[in-house]
Amino acid sequence: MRPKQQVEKRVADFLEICRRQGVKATHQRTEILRELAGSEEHPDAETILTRVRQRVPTISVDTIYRTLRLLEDSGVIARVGSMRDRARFDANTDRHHHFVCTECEMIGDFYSDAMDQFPVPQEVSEMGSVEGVYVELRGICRKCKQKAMKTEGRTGEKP
Amino acid sequence: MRPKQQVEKRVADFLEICRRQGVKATHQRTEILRELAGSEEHPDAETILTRVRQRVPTISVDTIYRTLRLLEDSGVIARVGSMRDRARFDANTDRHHHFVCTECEMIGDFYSDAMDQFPVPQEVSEMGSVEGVYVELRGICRKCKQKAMKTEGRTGEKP
DNA sequence: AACTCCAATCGTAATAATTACTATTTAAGA
DNA sequence: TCTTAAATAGTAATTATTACGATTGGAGTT
Repeated sequence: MRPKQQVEKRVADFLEICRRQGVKATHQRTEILRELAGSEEHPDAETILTRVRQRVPTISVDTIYRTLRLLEDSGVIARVGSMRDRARFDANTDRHHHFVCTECEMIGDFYSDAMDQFPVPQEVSEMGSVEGVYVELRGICRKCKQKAMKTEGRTGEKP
Repeated sequence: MRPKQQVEKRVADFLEICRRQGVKATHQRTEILRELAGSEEHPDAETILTRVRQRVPTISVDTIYRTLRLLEDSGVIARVGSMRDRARFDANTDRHHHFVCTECEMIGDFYSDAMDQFPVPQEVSEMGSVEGVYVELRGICRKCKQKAMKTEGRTGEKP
């Protein structure tokens, strides 16, 4: 859970963007962003739906997906966790990267100036202009590693 | 198109892996890999299906997807192009990274020792053990940039 | 070469995430 | 308060991917 103050700051920023862009600042949109901004676990659309429903019981699937696209297009949230069957979302707008556990799909944020300021190879400049970098470190998280060890220890165990 | 020699080398490597792993080296598998290894454009499953069908007309959707998973699990190919509606594949096994055009979805390979040898931040070591790095530079490719300029030039053009 | 066996394939059906549609509701400006 | 176009709810449609059951064929053996 992120600090409430930070969450509300992000919600307020979004309301400002709505005004500027001439889109409506609805209850649903606000609650979806509030939910996402308060979470550190990069939830998927279904998870967000379930949680927001506790506060806005009639909210629909369509609204969730439409809003997530809107927020993404406005640069308020980002899509993370590549190559999976479902999209995961992130309301952390500070420049950062991700660690992804290939076992349990846990996603963690981390910061690295070195990765941010990476010089673009000439090879790439010739392909086009670079506007963003997406870095994902993949591996096994601590929890899964521990679980794996326990399971190994049980080899040959009695039934 | 990649050089034929290189393609056949990769196919031969795969046949060797099949023997070692005790899986059958079928005509379908060979042709799917041959198609992918010969391409530089990181095709999706449907594109591969269409192309392989010209040589193996009865090949099924199931076989395409099953084989792509098999090849991926064997480390012969990789899944690239994150956050899209469909998976894209790459038979280039040399260590490399990707440039992705957010406009037309073109994907290009590039090489960078610096990115390969990137030091893992301590923050991440505490989350788990890193086994791989996925880097994607995102931007607009030359072709799309030119197209955008032309379109801009037409502003106010007569009907 | 013929035989055998089980993995692999084909054709199609099922699944699951995401997007689209339409009647109804609501934010926000007059 | 009144008005209006944008947004929502509920549901249907779409699309990529996976699963299933009957049939085929790779590869080892005789």
